[in-house]
Amino acid sequence: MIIDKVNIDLKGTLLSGSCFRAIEEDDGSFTNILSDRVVNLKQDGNKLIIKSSNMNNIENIIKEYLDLGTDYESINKELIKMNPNLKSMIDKCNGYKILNQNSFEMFISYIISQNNNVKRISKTIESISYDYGEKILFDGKEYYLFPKYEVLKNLKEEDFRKYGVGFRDKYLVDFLNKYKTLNDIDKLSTEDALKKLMTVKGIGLKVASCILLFGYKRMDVFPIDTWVKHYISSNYNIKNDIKEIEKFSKKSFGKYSGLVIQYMFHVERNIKD
DNA sequence: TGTCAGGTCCTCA
DNA sequence: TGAGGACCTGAC
Repeated sequence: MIIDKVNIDLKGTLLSGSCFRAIEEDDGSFTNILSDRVVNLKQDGNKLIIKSSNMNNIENIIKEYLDLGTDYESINKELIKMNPNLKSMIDKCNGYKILNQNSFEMFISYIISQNNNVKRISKTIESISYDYGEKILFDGKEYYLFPKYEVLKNLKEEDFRKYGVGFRDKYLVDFLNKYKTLNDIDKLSTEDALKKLMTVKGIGLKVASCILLFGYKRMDVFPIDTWVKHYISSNYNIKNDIKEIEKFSKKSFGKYSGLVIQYMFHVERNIKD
């Protein structure tokens, strides 16, 4: 299956750090585990070559996952018009997309992410999926889907500890206890959604913003982490203070702040000058 | 062997 | 109300 005429930086997008389960293969393709299937994506110029354990409705699923329906070129133009000094950074992010990922998986992944490193986050998610997720055979190998809420809801703190989540064990249990009360997040304003998410123990502003950006397609959030803090404080004349940086990005980048911040993260972490 | 990691919570002025 | 320390654990 091929999707044609696509402007995407597949590698940059999948290895951007928002997706903890993409595997880079020797042939340059990427194998990734979505909520109900395993996919292998290969970029050849402006073509995407797709293989999957389940080809049913695959074109729509990949277009949604890679956010191919959003007109990033227009958004980028608008951003540059508002902030001409963003041009050189945005030019470095041509084809970079915000992935639309499973929201339940984003909750668990980003709760685990606090004060943690990407390697260990990925390892923990893989181990939990191995024990509680559905096994999928694809291309002669075994993969494990991210477990469903109905399976994880019965786990206790000590169960999570086995996977090296450390002090985050109680946060995961608190989230699972409250998950059903969070089913209206989609309908709330971004501000109210953030407030509601932060009623869960272990979810602060950064984690809540990531969940909304990657799990609920909200671009008007401020997932400011150490990388972005570093980028903004070294490229702009802004105090290295989370409140100051949030005020600045809200004023400068408006409804696309989440996207700009991801661009900054991408440039700061993955593209060294 | 020690430090640090894509934060958050809690305590104490 | 805000500053600063504590927190699991494994990769480097």
